[in-house]
Amino acid sequence: MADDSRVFAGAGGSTLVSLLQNQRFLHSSSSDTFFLSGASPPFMGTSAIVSFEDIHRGSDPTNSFFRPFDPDENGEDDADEFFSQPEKKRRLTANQVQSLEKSFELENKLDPERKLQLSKDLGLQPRQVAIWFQNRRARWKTKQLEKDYDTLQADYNALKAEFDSLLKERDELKSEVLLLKDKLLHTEGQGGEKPKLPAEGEAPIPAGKREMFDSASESPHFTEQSSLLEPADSSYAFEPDQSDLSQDEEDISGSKRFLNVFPKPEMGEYSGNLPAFWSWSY
DNA sequence: TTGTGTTTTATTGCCTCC
DNA sequence: GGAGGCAATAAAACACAA
Repeated sequence: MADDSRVFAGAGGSTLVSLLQNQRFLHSSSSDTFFLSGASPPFMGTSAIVSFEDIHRGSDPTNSFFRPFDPDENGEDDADEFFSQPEKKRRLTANQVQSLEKSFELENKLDPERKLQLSKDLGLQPRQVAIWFQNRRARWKTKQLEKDYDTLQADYNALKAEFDSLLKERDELKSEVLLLKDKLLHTEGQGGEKPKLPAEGEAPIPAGKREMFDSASESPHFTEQSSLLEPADSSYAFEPDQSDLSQDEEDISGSKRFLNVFPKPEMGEYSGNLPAFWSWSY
C-alpha cells in the first residue's frame, strides 16, 4: 500500500467523516481536543485520531479536517484496503519523528503550550504528541538503564582485575617467604651457621626481622610466626558463593598479621628494591 | 511467503500533585 | 477531582531469516 497518510491528506469535505462515523474507522478515548489543521501539513496520524463526539460536536464542516478519499491519487487497491481495514495504526512520518526528537532533546517533558504548538506544526493530535513523548521517555529510560548497567559492569571488571592482580602478587610474595624459610632451615640443619643477609638479587630481609638473622639460636621465632604467613583462607571475593563479609574481614586481618611479621621499613633502610606491597598504605 | 522477533503507537489503570 | 506521569500491556507495523 502506498503512503497511508495520503488517505487523510489535507482538508476538505465531510463525506469521509460520515463514512468513518458509520464504520467506526476512527475513535479516541482521549481527553484532548480534536485538532483541526488549517495549514498544509498532511495528516499523518494513526487511526485513533478523532473522537466521534468531536466529530459530532463538529467543528465547521466546511473546515473539515478530511477530504474525500481520492482513488486516482491512492490507487484502487489502496482504496479497497483502506475501506476494508478499520482502525489501522499509522506510523508517524520521518519528518514528524525528527521534529519530535528535536523537541525531546530540548526538553523531555511537554508543557501544554508546547504540546499544542507541536501538534499544530506537525498536524497531529495533541494527544498523539503527548503519547509520543510518553513513549519516548520510556525508551530513554530503558536506554539509560542499559548504559548504567554497562558502566557498573565495567567498574566491576576493573575492580576484579585489580583484585586478581593483588591476589597474584600476594601468592608470589608468599612463595618467596617460603623459599627463604626453607633456606633458613636448611642452613640451620647444616650446623647452625648464622644465616647470612640475602645476596644481591635475592629478596631483602625486612627490618623487623633482621635480628633473627643476627641470632641463630632464636630462629624458632621465625618458624613459629611463619604459620601466620599462611593465607587466612582461600576465599575469593568475586566468587558468588563465597563473598561472605566475615571471610573478607578474616582475609584482611590475615594480611595485617602478614604485615606485622614484615613491618613496613623506614625510609632509606634498604638500598635494594622493596616489594610492591611495602608501598601500600595500611 | 510465512513465521518470528522487534519497534512503534496507543490504551488502561494507578499514583501523585495542585 | 482533574491533569499529567508512569508501568504494563495490546496490537499494528516492520524487519528479516528460512
